[in-house]
Amino acid sequence: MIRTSLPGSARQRLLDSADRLFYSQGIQATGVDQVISEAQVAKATLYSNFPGKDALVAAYLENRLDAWIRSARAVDDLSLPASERVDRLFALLERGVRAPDFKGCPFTNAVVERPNIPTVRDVVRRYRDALSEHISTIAGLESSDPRVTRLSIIYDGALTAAKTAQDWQAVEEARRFAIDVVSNRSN
Amino acid sequence: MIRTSLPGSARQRLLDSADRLFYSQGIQATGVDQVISEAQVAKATLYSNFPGKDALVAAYLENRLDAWIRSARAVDDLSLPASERVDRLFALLERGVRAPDFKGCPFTNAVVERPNIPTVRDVVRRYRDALSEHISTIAGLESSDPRVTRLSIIYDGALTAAKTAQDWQAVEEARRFAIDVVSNRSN
DNA sequence: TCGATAGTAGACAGACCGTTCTGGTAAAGT
DNA sequence: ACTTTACCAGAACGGTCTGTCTACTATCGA
Repeated sequence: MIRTSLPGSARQRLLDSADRLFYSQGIQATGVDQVISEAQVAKATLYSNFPGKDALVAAYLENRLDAWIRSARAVDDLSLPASERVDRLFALLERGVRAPDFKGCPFTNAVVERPNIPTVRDVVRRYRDALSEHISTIAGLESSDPRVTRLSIIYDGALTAAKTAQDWQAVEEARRFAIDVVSNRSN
Repeated sequence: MIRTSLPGSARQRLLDSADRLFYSQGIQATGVDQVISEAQVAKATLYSNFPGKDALVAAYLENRLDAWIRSARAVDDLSLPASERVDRLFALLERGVRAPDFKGCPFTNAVVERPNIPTVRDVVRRYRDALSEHISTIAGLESSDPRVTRLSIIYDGALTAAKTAQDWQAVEEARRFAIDVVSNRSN
């Protein structure tokens, strides 16, 4: 079935190329020709694996959501106190925004680039639910606790500062801020 | 010089159309043909007033920056205590995100849609400086005070929640959050 | 009166877009 | 042996995009 010695199936190579190109260049700025060329896949193969570009975008976001949940859980440690667990999440965020290929939150970017695609909005909604749920878990708070909302706001705000102004100092401050919130400390 | 009874000069009508269309539909999704058609202006007039679409985008953002500063100052009142002045800024934000035509922060959106245009990045940087400066003014804080950064983070986070999830409850919480920060109150 | 100026409508060029289609090849299943 | 499946390269299609160009018109200042 596999003819060449290329890594992964054609579908997987498409997903890999889509992930890199959609994230680094943006969705609109990336044409399907570039995706298939980088994946070394024929155009017909793309359209036999996905109904169209929008479905590839949705799959790209699904994979980003899975990856986010996995990495958030990977840095977590159940045995630590809440403030430490929150600190680790924000340390992960800090590493992310400092990475040389950081281009902002893929979900926020996708909503801006493709606001009217239902599947996009759907994945983004699930990402936000996952973020809220993860925060309430590691912070040891009821999901209805306003501090969960506050921590999410800090997380989003730090991402915006990093994306729009490369403001890493703001991300560091967000980390301390989050600790203060979860520790009920004064500002 | 003015031939028709249309409101404003051709240049002004272009800016008005650009403002509405770029913001409501997005920059990439809005073609110059649509802008000139709505402005009832000939294509050559667009290109005699602006070097190209990118310059029109930059002018659109400049106007948005002016408008933001004006409205932020309009709701401000020097005689009020800091917490009240911050509350008013976040009340303004709350009204903004609840408006039926809210589509997110125009500057954040522009950075996502056109990351590589220097003039865009420049206006966005000035917007962020203006936000910081305004916050430090109304909160009565030194611009180096970490609470200025924290309030900016809350402002950005609320905008993200509103844009990506229509989460107005988060914007309300952001408002209370900001008051707590500026009042040195515990969370 | 006579340019200069600022505007009009619309055709056009050249590039890029997502998508479909043609025709062929290699491997796996039966 | 034969059919099906998965893939390949690339042409073709219809559409959209920015930006340029032609040709014409109305108004103003000198």
